[in-house]
Amino acid sequence: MNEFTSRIPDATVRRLSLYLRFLEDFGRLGVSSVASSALAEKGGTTAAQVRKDLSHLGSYGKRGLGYSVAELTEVLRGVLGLDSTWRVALLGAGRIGTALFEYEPFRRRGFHITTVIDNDPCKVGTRLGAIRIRSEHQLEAALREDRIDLVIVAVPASVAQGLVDRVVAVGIKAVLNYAPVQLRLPADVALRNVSMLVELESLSYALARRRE
Amino acid sequence: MNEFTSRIPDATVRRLSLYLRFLEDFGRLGVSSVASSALAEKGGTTAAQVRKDLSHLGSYGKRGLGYSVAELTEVLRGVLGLDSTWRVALLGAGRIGTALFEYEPFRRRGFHITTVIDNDPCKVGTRLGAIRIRSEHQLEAALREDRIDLVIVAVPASVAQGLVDRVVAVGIKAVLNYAPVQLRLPADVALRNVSMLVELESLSYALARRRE
DNA sequence: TTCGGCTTGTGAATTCGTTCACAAGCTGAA
DNA sequence: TTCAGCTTGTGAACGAATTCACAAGCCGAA
Repeated sequence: MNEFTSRIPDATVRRLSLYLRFLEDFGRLGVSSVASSALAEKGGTTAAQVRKDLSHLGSYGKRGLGYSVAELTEVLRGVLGLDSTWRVALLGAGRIGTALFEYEPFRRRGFHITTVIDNDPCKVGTRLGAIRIRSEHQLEAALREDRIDLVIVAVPASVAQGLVDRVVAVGIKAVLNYAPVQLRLPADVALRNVSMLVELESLSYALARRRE
Repeated sequence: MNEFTSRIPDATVRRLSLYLRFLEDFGRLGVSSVASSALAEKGGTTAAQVRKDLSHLGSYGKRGLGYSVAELTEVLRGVLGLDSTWRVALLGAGRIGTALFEYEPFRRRGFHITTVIDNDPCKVGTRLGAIRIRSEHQLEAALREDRIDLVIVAVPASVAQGLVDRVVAVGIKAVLNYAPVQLRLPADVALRNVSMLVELESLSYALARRRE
């Protein structure tokens, strides 16, 4: 099993992302090797799950010892594509867009927001950090000039699909959507939705069930 | 099958939340009945999936016709616990906290943020909208006085666990976590994590795979 | 009333993900 | 070197979620 022949299931990829965070914590603490059980404990899962997940990457553990923190950190970075930087465009400089823009961990992980688009004429031309906000009309030009890899959508639901269609037409292959709308796009474009409402409502369901 | 005897799988609950949004859209458009295939099309899933999901609620469809938009909207609201309001406390009035506070759809769905806590002395006492920001020291008192049902965590990872322990001790049973840390809490407390990093990194994985 | 065209609800089949359980292998001590 | 104590990697068993496929049922037209 290795990263070239098999695709890793989505649920596993998400956990790998967590394991990487834990490994970095361990690294900072000076720990040089961890057992699957230690990662499981941090992640709220089981040791077997951790080992199965890691087995998708190849065989990096040492029996009797565990995994080298430094080595596994490197491997995970590589597999997750975090060994280079990604150029990111932010669509929408409202409340959520701005909060995302200033979220430090993105940059630390190699996601560089180099482009910000907003259709509010009052905002166009002003700066967000060091980035000049550009108009929606310049979308295609901006994406090409800045060689964008990935787009974050943080605009109102009503305009999201229209913008994304244009983004896809330019050849972007990854979209992170914060708009509360189900985007429709070609199968070869990777899409993740972050929906605050869905999460809250599933909590609401849990609370409502308790009352019965 | 009904909502009293069987618990609905988590994946289904999340989709129900989407269906509800679609139904509200249809309602606004004046549509009075929808087929499972219409909901599937909007949600990017299959008609069979929609019917299976809805079958958890009981039998509200009419063969040959579909589902009554008004009726199903009401049923979904009830099942998801959106027929009453929930009292929500926001921990952390930083960038993300503020953006969440001002996110209109929350209020529209019956989630009322009545309490805001921050440990920055400069912020305590100032207002966010109509809410006075209270100090971390008042956490327990505030949660009780305001009869909070649900807590949103939007504080730095380093302090999140400590705060949540106190929240749980007061008897809160639902937590929505935006801090990039895996919270540990009793099994009877419902927890949802929203991690921007996990989502971005899974997109990064998708992009990295394309390059091979 | 009868028929044709749709659409639901749901067992059965399938696919996908998790957990189990254990042989294989590393390390350090004696 | 041998042995005891851990821990990995992975088939096999299990369980959960999705998809298939079709009988049952509703509606409107003739």
